[in-house]
Amino acid sequence: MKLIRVALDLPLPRQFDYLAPDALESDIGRFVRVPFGSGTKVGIVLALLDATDQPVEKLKAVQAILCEIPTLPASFIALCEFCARYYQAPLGEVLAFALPPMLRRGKLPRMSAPVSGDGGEAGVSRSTALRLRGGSTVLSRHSAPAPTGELPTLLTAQAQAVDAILLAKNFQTFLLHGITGSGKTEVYLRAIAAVLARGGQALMLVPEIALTPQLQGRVAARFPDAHIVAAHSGVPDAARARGFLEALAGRADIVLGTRLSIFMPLPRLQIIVVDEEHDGSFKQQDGLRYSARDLAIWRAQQLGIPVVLGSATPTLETFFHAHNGRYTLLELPLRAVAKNLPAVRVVDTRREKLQDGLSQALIDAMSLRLERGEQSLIFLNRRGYAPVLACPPCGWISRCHRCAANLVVHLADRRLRCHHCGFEALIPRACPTCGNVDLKPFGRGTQRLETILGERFPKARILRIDRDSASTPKKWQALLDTIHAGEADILIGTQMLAKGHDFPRLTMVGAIGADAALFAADFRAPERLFAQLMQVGGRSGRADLPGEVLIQTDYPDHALYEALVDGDYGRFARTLLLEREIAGFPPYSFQALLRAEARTVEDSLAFLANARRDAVALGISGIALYDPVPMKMQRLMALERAQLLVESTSRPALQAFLARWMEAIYALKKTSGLRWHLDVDPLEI
DNA sequence: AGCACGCCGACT
DNA sequence: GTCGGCGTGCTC
Repeated sequence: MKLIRVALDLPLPRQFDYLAPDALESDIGRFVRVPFGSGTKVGIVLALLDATDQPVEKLKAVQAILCEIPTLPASFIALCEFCARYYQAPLGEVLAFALPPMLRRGKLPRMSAPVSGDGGEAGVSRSTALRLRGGSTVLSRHSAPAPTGELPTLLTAQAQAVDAILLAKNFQTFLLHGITGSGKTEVYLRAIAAVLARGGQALMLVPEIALTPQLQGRVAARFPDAHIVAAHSGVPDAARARGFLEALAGRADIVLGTRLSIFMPLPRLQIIVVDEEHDGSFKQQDGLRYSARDLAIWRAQQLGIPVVLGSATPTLETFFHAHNGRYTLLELPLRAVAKNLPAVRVVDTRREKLQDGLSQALIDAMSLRLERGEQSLIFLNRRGYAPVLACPPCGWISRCHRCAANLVVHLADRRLRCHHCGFEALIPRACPTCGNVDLKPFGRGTQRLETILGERFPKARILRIDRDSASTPKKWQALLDTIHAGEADILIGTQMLAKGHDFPRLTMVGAIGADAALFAADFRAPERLFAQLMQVGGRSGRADLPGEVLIQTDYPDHALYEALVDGDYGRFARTLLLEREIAGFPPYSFQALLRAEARTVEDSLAFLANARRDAVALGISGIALYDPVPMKMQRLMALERAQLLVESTSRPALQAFLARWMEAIYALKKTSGLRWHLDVDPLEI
């Protein structure tokens, strides 16, 4: 009896076996169409078997092996298997996620040229009865694309970094630590150039879709003869499938993309770059909760190739390994760019009566830029007019009825909005509780700041950049054009503005409302705040125009601000590491979160309590199990959420425990409407 | 996740 | 008398 084991896109932690009388060893990695339930599904062949634990009469026969679609290489399946195992996700789901949607459905895009890597006969499906098989096609290697034109001269530290990366003869993880403008990208490009010259392929991961086009332009300009494939969720279906097949066939030289692209099959991959490795977007926050950065390191290890993590403010996990010798630290020192570094100052807001939330120092700094015809940027990470509308006499406040959140006042379109679920309502004329007509917006968001600054600087051209004003790529581009044309004097922006944009005439960045993140319950909040302030501060000042950063705070002596003023992330990171060590937090421990949501918080907590009981029954030596607790944001979209934290100082111990625990959790009875998921290495707890 | 089968309310 | 609500249960 000849059987194949097939991975199907189902939320079930198991595979399905089918009769396949003429299946061959070489069919492993092929797409198959199989009968499933009352319908049919496309899956991936994982193995050939001659026995199964299923009753034989339950087995159905494979409908067709889809030979027109290239076979997935073992390394691709191995990466998905690791991802499934590590994140406790069903393998079929991981495979489906890693594949472009078109291929997932068993369809090929129209190609400009044949891409088959190994023997598929284009356009021909083989039924299990009818066998058609093409011969092996040897791909012609691309000649190395040579960079053209003048290359920028490398600084010593850059040259040393490039040399170190290129000397790596095996798996090695590098942390390229350097601030904005220290030349990290040039180091990546040199390393990639060398890899291409050797006939290798390069994979470069970047955080955001918004950043990809401009970086893509720079990469394309540097490697005019290279075939560069972009891979992110914004790429249309067919193009995504084509990019995947080109990468798989070895015809792509460089893949540049977001976290998704870590799954791209690259037969001659010789280097992986993870730019801005600290960025939270490398960890998917829903569905398959994987970390592309961590998978990049695993993949590099499997292939025995270097992986370069770049950041000005690396995660504490990365910082830790870079200082304990596990990773190789490559520093791009400050002095290389010191003449352009903005001067960072904190403004003590405790001893001053603020004027609409603004200190005199900040107002003066803006006035000075206006006089000089330079730009200012006020960073306020809170969109809308005011975070809440309240009725002072009776105590009513605008709350979302689906979420544990306040409705934000958006005065521009006279609406209240929930920033969590999207609920909208017109601003009430009178208090819904007591009828009072004098409702007051409390606090300040970007819209209100825009009004305030408009009154204070009536001649200034003020531009607000947040998700509301830059809601479409077109509007976003129009705003950027206005800024670059020098047609704005004061910019007001949320974190949208912090990343990757150079504004030539911007010489002052003011940050207000930053303290909120200082004492957030999440232990990673300070490291994120530092990264954000460093990034937004880096927008100010160019070679010829010195920049200044002013941070308003009630805690001017906080270690975070002191380190920021000194531009010394390392010192701050060491302080945080010490705190983490004492608290037993990552990187000194490994965590997983079991989360549940249901119509009532009791249902969620009860499910977690049952899961906890089963965990205890399994034996939990070396594992710390916390109590189920409601989440900080307890209600979201009318669902009541709770979570249970699991921790261990040993990653293998945690992994082994999770694998056994998941079986018990799948077997648990769930009350109606209950949904759950496990988040391994959660970013927010 | 789908998609079945399975027992209780308002309609041609 | 049926159409249909979505509550469990299975899918090789």
